[in-house]
Amino acid sequence: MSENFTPDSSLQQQMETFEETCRTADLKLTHQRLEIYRELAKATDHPSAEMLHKRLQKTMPTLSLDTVYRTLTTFEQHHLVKKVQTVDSQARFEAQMVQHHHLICDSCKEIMDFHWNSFDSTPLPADIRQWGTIRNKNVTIHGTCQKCQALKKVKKRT
Amino acid sequence: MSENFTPDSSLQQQMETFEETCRTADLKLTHQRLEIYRELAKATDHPSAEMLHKRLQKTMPTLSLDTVYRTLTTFEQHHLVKKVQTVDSQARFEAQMVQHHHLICDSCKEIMDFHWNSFDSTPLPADIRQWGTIRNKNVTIHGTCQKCQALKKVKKRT
DNA sequence: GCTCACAGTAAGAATTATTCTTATTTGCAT
DNA sequence: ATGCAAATAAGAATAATTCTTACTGTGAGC
Repeated sequence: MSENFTPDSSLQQQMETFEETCRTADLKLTHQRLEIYRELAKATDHPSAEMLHKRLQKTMPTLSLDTVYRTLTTFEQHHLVKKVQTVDSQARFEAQMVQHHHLICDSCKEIMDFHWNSFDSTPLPADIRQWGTIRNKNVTIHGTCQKCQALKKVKKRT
Repeated sequence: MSENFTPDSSLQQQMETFEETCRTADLKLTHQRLEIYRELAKATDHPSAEMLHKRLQKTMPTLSLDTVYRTLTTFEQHHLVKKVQTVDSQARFEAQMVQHHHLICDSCKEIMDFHWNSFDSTPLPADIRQWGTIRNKNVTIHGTCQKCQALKKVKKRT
């Protein structure tokens, strides 16, 4: 696995930053918030609210789906998580706030992060910069991941 | 307005290509399909199904919203239109199939096309290419358009 | 350590976007 | 022109997300 896929910080470190941000933002550190954030932070597959809820129910059986949605929305407002844009109906989320880009497999819908420093430092065409104030620029790559390609080949044979 | 924002083909030309594609794909050229496609093709704001429906109801009062959704889905399957990914709940559509990128205003939600040839011809980092088969790579820029910036300034003063 | 105000939660109802069902209509090959 | 498969309209149904309400737990101030 190469440089471009390396994660940016340890979970421990990320949890501390999270708690710090909550305190500063006057967000109460509830059990639910901590667990929802931890679950999202440790996930690499950009889960939907429903997926997170399903994973957390194992250890928190009374956790409601609504709380997951509400909490994610709160986190988003405080720039602790991001909603990932997809063409599918369910929204997907990530706790990775460091500049990065996405590889999306159109077959299994998996979303993977990658870094591309040379792109990040390339200036935009001059006339685009006149459009307004630019907040960020991101690359989204669509295709079929290795795993799904392999599956397709097997299916063809049978 | 500069090179990067130039449209790619006239509406007339685009309608002819559309009709040709429908005939080849055994899609009946119904009044609804023609009008929905024309409305989307002439739009530059990447409308949602609902927005298209509203615009078309003026001339086609009995057109159902379901037909708009169903027709757009059919078009998408035949690569006549594309669903544009946004973080918002309503899907947005475009008839522009030539390679291009998007500027999204987070304030008014307007989506604008732009071209960036030097990016299009830049190869991806080698290890990304190993992820699988890449179908396309697109840049999405988020920010605030000039219009909304101007509005914000007015609001601050009052 | 205790108390209390209020932010946060669970559960279920409500809303919004999209899709399905069914009866009717229409494009187009013959 | 005729027949028929495909497409449509209307309203019902579903899926994703958000709201309402009553209850609970956090953490600031004592």
